[in-house]
Amino acid sequence: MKKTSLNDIARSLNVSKALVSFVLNGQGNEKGISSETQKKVLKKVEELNYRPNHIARGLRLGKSQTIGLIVADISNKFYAKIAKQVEVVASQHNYNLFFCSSDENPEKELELIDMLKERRVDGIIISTTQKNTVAFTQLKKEKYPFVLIDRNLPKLSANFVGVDNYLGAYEATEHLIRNGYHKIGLLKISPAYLSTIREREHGYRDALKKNGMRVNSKLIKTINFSDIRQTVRAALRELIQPPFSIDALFSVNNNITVACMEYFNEMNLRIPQDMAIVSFDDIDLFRFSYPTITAMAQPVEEIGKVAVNILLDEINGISQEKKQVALPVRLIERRSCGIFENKTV
Amino acid sequence: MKKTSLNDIARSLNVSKALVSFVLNGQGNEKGISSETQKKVLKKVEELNYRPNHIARGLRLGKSQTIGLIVADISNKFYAKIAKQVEVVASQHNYNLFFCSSDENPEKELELIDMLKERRVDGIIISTTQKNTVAFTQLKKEKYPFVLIDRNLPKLSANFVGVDNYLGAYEATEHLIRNGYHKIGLLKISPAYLSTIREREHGYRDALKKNGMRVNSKLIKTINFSDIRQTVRAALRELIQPPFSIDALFSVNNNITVACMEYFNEMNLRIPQDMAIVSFDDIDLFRFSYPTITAMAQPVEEIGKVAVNILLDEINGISQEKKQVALPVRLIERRSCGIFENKTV
DNA sequence: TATTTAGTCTAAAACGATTTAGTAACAATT
DNA sequence: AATTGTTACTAAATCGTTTTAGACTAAATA
Repeated sequence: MKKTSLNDIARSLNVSKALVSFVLNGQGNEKGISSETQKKVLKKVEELNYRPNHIARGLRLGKSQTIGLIVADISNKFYAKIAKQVEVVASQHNYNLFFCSSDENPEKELELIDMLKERRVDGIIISTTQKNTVAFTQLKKEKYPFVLIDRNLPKLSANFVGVDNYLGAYEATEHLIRNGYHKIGLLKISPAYLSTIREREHGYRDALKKNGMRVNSKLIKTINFSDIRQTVRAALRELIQPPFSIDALFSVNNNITVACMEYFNEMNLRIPQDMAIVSFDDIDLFRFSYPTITAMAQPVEEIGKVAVNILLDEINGISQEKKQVALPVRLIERRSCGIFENKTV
Repeated sequence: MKKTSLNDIARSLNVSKALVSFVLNGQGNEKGISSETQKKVLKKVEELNYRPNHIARGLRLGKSQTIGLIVADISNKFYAKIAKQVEVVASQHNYNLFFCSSDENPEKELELIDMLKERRVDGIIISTTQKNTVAFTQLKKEKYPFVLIDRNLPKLSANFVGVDNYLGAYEATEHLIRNGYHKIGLLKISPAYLSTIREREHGYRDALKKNGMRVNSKLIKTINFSDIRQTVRAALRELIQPPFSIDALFSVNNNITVACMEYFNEMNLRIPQDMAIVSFDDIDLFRFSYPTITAMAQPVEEIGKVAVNILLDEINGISQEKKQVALPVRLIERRSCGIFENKTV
């Protein structure tokens, strides 16, 4: 059974499809369609249960009322929350979401971008895992609206919404120092070229230096995204023992932290007595784990919201200039960095 | 700058667009296009950086290569994981995902369904929050392919993929009983008409009865989805005190359980000594919380995968019969229901 | 020589909307 | 009587593909 089209309505009423289109788009009066005819049309539309074909409209208008969202890993609550917010704000503006996860795979990401372009989405929001900027310089050249979230490509100077990773890492590390820890390891994640990771490492290094401590590169380990559990294990095994014997850890994201917790648990390492830990990203788990985990929280909802707004402004030609937004982070102090009266839960 | 179209390619080579279309769709030989011409076309396509317009193709073919996914709450990890799997499997079959969250709002859900229909998605996967079946009877009438996930509408006899909620709840409750708990409360969630909730309550009731215990409806509390924290608080306050004084709790989903943990913590209630708890849904948090939480795990990935497969079979006309799949659940025993050597972490 | 066959390729319709430019009928004005 | 204006509409082009039916040329066959 075919769906009813504009044409069906028009023919069954012996009017033109232009007329039907006008009426349905609320231009009935403006175009001088008599109110009787308008009523007839509306009635027939109801009767035949007509639904406009968004695809046809999209073709004609050269606009799909759709935005594409590519996150690096949807199973990560951090991105899930952003995705939710993006969906909410977009739908408030009558846009729908093509939703994809690159799973931290740069090639898959490129395919997804191509796919979104073929589908003629009106704009793209993306947490990229690309090392170089080619895909995006191309987008810029084509004047395709997009905004990077979470991870920036500084050389590109495109729209970007994220947080101040440097400051966040600096403060997180300094928090450990102030709580009396001396040998502080860093667990970062591959791919290490991501702006977030680089900035966080930078913040960690500077915090040590500014506090008169030496940076020992051997205390910095890279975790493999595709095999977090095992690489965390290997890294910790090494760092915990002499000659390193770290007493604290700055973990660059929530997944790594969770893997650490698992290992510490197994090893019967007491936190924070034997080992302190502070994590970037704040997730529910950190409030309920034993002990609770001190973490640098990012304003996830805000990131999603701001990103959509910037994108829509560009899509609708309201603004052409590229915006770079770094939102503030906030340290949530819990029990993993020393015992104290907890201010925030 | 306009994007290059089939027409542009055709004109610049002085051939017809039909020819270009044939070549690009790999029908060059079949349609007897000389290999020279084919090469010319391919070269020009490269040169002009041509990308097919998916929208136009969709209009012509009456098919969008798109499926719609509506989950009840994307910020819930349970649905996030399903979403991820659906995306993965769909994209393996060259389908992309329109992704939406109804936020447990039945009206929003209806709007989303309408939107997806207007966008002419080829099929819909949905965890419905509808009370009655009208929206779906309509879909059936229109022969619009869809599959319900997680929550069933039994009277509808449509495609469905979920788990055996009755058995899961039965076993969870019985687990508490076997561990020596006597006054077992149930926390269910509104809207209470959802099949999952009804079946879980049913399982809880039967488990009590079969084990010679009386069911006391006063021990069954309904939690408000939109205000979980407060309603959990109120419910627990009542249940913990005389005359009820429950010693164990079966919680119908992960969000409720988390809220309970928060409250127990605050009240300094010891788990499992003062209060045991078993939860439906297994999330990371339950492995790391203190104490760890015993939970009934659902095969989330499997749900997503099976749902997509059933949907695609129907879309592609491979199967017309409606399938009802109830996947098995699995109890993950941890520490929240009594101390024992834990078998599974 | 007329007909068939094979090899290449094309014109045009169709999908379902939007939009531009214009028509037809009638009344009002000069 | 001719012009202008108003009201209520419509024809046809357009967006970018896919697909059907057939055209044209040259070689092969009857």
